Amino acid sequence: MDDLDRQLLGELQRDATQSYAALGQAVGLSAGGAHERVRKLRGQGVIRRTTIEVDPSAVGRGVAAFVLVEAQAWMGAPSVRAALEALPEVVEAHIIAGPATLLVKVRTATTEELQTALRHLFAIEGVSGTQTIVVLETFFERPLSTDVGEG
Amino acid sequence: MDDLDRQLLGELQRDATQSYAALGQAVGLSAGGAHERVRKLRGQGVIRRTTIEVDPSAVGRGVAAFVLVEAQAWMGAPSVRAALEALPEVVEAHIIAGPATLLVKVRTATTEELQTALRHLFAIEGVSGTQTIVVLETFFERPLSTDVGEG
DNA sequence: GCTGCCGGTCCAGGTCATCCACGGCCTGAG
DNA sequence: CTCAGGCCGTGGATGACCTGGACCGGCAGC
Repeated sequence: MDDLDRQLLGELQRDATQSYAALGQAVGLSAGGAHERVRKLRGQGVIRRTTIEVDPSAVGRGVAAFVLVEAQAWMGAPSVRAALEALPEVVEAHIIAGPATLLVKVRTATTEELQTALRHLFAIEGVSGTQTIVVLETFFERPLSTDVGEG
Repeated sequence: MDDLDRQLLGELQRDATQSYAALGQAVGLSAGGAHERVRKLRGQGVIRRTTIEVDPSAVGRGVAAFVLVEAQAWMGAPSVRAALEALPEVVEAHIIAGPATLLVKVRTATTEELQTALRHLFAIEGVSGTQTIVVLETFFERPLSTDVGEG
């Protein structure tokens, strides 16, 4: 995991369709060398998968909201996780420290569907309340920078 | 944008490296037909780009947090957006309705760096306070479901 | 029923991924 | 210093794949 690998990750995040020849040229490597490094990054699990970014509004997911879920029970159980995964509107779920125990990101077509999603969240065992933060405008959602931080 | 398109989107989200032959077989189409539909979806902007998912901890971004930013000024200005984009730790930024005006998602290597990121957020014009929600465990972060909602 | 059009299938040419052998560089031991 | 060993990148060969075009069937409008 050196600087060349990070450059490769950045290039692939930007455009994963480019050829290994172009990829190698971008970082100063032959096509074969670039291919070998990318293969290893996949093997190590650094690259989890190759995927596409879809326009949310084009597939009926134009409304976004973050929901803070308050609970009277421990929410780290696998059953809770499974219940959240079963809801297609839920795109992220995190156990958090702070005013609530669970934070989920929800995407729906309309605010009416958002309400339906909230009802489904309430139906999960132990949930005692929710606080919903509706997104008015998304500035950006981007892949993580592969630059080194301070260390 | 019919059901076949949605199936193609789902397949590509799952694995964008598969051949058009495999893609066509998955949805009951020839390779050429699948290619033509995917080409159109790209042209329409439904498919924004092809990218890779990177393991956050492998690139020094193992710590995640959501920050509610309180402000005394209007935060929708392009200058605010630019200031947020300039911070590599900020992976998402949204204008929200609710207890604050801005919600940003931050990823850093350590909690010390998280503190640095908060200092940078405070440096943005008009910011009067922050409330940080630290992620203890991420259940999942997944692509949006391409199933049709209610409508 | 005829005609034009949209979409799918099939095919061909050129590009690209993928594997392998060769060679240079760094490292550690004698 | 010298030499052996391993790691990594390079270059070439081959086979698969992308990609565009020609052909064909179904559907709508006249």
